[in-house]
Amino acid sequence: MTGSRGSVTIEDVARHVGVAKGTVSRVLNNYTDISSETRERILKAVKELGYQPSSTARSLKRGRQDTLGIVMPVGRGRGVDPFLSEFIDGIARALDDLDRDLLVTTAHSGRHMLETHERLIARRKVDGFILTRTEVNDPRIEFLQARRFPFVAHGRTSDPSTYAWYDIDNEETFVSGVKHIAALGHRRIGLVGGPRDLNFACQRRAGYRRGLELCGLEVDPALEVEEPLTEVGGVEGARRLLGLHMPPTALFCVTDALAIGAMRLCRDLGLRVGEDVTIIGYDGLPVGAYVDPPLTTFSQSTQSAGGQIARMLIDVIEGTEPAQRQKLAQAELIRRASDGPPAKTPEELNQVLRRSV
Amino acid sequence: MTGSRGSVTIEDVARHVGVAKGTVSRVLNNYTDISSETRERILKAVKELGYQPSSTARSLKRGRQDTLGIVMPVGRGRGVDPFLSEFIDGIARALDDLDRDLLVTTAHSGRHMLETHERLIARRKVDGFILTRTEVNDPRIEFLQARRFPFVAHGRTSDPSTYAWYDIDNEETFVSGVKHIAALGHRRIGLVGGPRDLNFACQRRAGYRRGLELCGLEVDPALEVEEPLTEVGGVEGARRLLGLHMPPTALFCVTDALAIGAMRLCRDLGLRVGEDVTIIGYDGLPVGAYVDPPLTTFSQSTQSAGGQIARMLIDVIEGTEPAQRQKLAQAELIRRASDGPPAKTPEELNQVLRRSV
DNA sequence: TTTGATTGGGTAAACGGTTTCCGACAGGAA
DNA sequence: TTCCTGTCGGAAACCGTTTACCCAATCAAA
Repeated sequence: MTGSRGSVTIEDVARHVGVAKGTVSRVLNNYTDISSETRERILKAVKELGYQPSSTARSLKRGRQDTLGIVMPVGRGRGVDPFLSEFIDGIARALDDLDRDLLVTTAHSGRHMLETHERLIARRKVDGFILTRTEVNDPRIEFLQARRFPFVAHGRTSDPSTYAWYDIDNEETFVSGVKHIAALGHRRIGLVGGPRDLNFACQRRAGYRRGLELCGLEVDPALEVEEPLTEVGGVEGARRLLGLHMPPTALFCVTDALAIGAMRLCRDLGLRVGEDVTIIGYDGLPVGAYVDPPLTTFSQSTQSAGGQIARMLIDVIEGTEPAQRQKLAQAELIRRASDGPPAKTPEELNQVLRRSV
Repeated sequence: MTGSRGSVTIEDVARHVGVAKGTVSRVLNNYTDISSETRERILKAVKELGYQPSSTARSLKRGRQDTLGIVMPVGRGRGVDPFLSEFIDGIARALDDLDRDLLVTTAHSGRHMLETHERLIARRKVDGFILTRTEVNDPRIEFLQARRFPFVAHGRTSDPSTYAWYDIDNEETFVSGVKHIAALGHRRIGLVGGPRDLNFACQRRAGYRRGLELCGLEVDPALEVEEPLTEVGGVEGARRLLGLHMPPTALFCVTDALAIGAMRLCRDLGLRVGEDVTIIGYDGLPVGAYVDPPLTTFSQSTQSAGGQIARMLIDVIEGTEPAQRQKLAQAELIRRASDGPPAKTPEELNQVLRRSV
């Protein structure tokens, strides 16, 4: 009743019904040239025996794995993006419907990342990749394009015309964020930015600048800092900006982690966030609603992004022209309590800080 | 130079060298009966052609996938454990060394979870499973044991004697936590617990009770609440406990998310956390250091847990008796600023709250 | 020189599916 | 009856490995 390894094979089913295994295969793959009588008998046997085709054997013959790959960048010591849980959840849900699976790996350096992709391709473990944390000039994209291997990027590079991607309209979002802050009455708005090699950090900075121009405010490079995307980076960035003789009254942070760090510093300096200093983040992390005061932020649904990207990737694998699968999504403002009209002018802020430091 | 599908096969290598493909295979699998001269020539060709064996074909023949599976439980709408990112990171790093991969899926219900395991087994996509969020009576464990399919559980069930697991010594940790709080001078200590079907929640409650007894404090069921493991649950649990006529002066929360919610409620009620009310969490979430005041918590290295579990699972797959692979790890207290001697007696606390509500 | 053991490596059968090719049979038209 | 067409399903090749089995050559011992 079972194959040599203990599981039911197509051969078992065929013998049980008294047909050739090719016939069973045809039924299972919905070929039309099988009489409905035979079809019924086979389906019944399949159910009875609990037969499920071996995906390994099927893959070997078809040359397709029905598996997608994602290689997550991880920092030296600690540090995976917390957003990845949700992202993976979105992908996995979509794949569950599409009857495919997801292979997850990590890589701790750019080099390791490329090697990992190469290994997974050579060993034929996956049919395509999902790329996260896209860099301005991303070697993975060059690599995969050269190999003609399917992929979808979460976030664009400097030249996004030739491949498939899903991205948030970072620039537009930051334009609208600056407009929002300016409308509250702020005149000096600081940017706590991220590393220049991450493309979204650049897009957000560009949006920040364009927003200032549209509001008729001066673009002052002194009001822009770049920090690693952690809470510590937020503390550091806020410290540098508030230490200026004309400090900003609002800090626009490119991620929530940065914003949470910046809030921490303000508390330590005795400043009231949302009154003395406005702080806005970006990510919509759930925890943002529970810090003090609750953080105003921009949010994208990471989960839905994951699902959409998975679908796009499958299209590309099945032959759709990659450039046909590009999507720009909008983030929306979640207004909580860390923003408000400036209670102090930059000069007053400076005086207070001078006293407290 | 390449097989019909564009990638280099063992046949290509064999032809290039002028030997049979069996010979190439033997070299690659470190058989000893090949002359070193032939071996060299083959290895050289392998390198030149960039040959990597197809894991699909290899799996088919060997009956082994070199792939581990993990099915993450996810809530209805939103909500994966944020700790899963780190956990997966730990697993992936270990597997990278061991030349294996990780398949990740999600399941949104108990039923779906079982079906998913069954599908992955029947389709022969993985060699073993890592189970997370173990329940007191976990159907997955029964299921996998009946199928004789390898797995390692992260967390124990009520009867942990017959399978492989890795767990934190939850009970002992909570005993020591209660001792710590009592030593600060607290006499009424509340527990913000989790759902009863999660085993770690039960273990932590047991530790909480034993700790009270050891300190000579009364065990009062009114001081125990059970909430979903989210920030909202924390708000709710704290509200119920602080609403008692003899409210606790300390809240011991079974997770950091609960603790963060509880802190939020205290702030809203005008209570100073760490003075009027002591709050301690458990998980060591990075964000805990950035809430106000920084959260005192117990921590386990999730990443290291992932790595160890991966290794245990591989041992079990390779034939080690599961009961031989069981490990109890200790969590350690990370003292920050949300705990301290009680500034108010329960009576005073009650009066203040009566006024404010 | 014959024998027996050893070494090196070729041959071919699996592994469990999919798919191509082809033959048997039935039914309808001539 | 003969021929043609269409339907159904069997046989076998194939996907890329691993491995059991076998044979040839070499060499030491008898």
